[in-house]
Amino acid sequence: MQGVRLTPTSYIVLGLLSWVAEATPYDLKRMVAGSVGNLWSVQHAQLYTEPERLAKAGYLTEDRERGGRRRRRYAITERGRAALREWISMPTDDFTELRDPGLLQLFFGADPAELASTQLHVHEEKLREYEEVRARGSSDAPAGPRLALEAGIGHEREWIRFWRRLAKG
Amino acid sequence: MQGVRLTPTSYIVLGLLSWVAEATPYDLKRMVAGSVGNLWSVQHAQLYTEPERLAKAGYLTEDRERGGRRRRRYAITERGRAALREWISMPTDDFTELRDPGLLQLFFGADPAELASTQLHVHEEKLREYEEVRARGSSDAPAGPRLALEAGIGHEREWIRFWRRLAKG
DNA sequence: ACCGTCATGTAATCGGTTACATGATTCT
DNA sequence: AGAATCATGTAACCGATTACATGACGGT
Repeated sequence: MQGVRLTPTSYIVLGLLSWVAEATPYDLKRMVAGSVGNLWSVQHAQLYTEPERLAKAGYLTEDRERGGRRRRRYAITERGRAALREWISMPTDDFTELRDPGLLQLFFGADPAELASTQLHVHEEKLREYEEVRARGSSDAPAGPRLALEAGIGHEREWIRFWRRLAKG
Repeated sequence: MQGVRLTPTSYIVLGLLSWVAEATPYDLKRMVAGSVGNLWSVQHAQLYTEPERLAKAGYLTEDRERGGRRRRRYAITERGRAALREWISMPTDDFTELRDPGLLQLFFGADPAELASTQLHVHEEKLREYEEVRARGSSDAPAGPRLALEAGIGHEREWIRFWRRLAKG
């Protein structure tokens, strides 16, 4: 029940658990892979440690299976929901830098054309992936993920524009 | 002289030191603030620890002032230059996820219009800042930083497009 | 003189990454 | 039956953030 600092990872766990009755770390891993992971990936090891932290702080309940694998199953508590709601309702004015490794290379003098050709492939591939996700998505999908996906697509397109310009001198 | 893993932070330090004869951590801090920092910021404390690591591994020389502040002055070695060159010449196929806190909130159900209005301000401000940097930049500035700045501007514009659409339902 | 801000640095903490391991399943 | 892959978990390490401190300097 100690106070803990809630990080983006915390909110990802809380957010996912707000959608389902309960989940094991492995369930979380799969959920991340299919959704938020595109925008903010999480190492699987963290999906073991983070819920544990959150449970200790009262945001989740932890329930260990008897027998068999003795999997841990987590469920969100009212306190967890409250924390999630509060975070969501307070629009952040943070934003992330690009922090793109390729761009860093460009910054420090990498050959634009060569770098661009590599990066173009990567981003075109990613764009295709996103568009496929979008195509598969049912129309009754929640708005949040859908909009986030749109953002992802927009930025991939921007990357492609950028690198394409560099590719041809 | 041990082997160390070179991180993006390492390359930022190496890259900056490849531009000047020598620099103190504080010099590095200022250099970062005015250039790469826009794309990949570094905490000032790391500009003390990272050069130390790099020096131990032979990528930099460390030289402590006698008397006065006893500042540490670092300079890149041939080995450091080689490492930098090698990294630059090998186009990475890595890329970064958006990892945008606002987008994460949107994903988990934040009110689009409200969030958008906050985020719009932030990104418009950032764009203005970038454009100012661009305007100030001399035309003989190195290509890398200039191109990286263009990328930054492009993405800020993309963010603005995105949030603007959400701002008005 | 005093205050605020810039300059400069160290230490502790901690989230996140990497590495390591073993149990189940599925496929040939 | 054996190989490969998926499922599931723990432990150690380490880079990065946060917090803490003091010195210099310009302005009122």
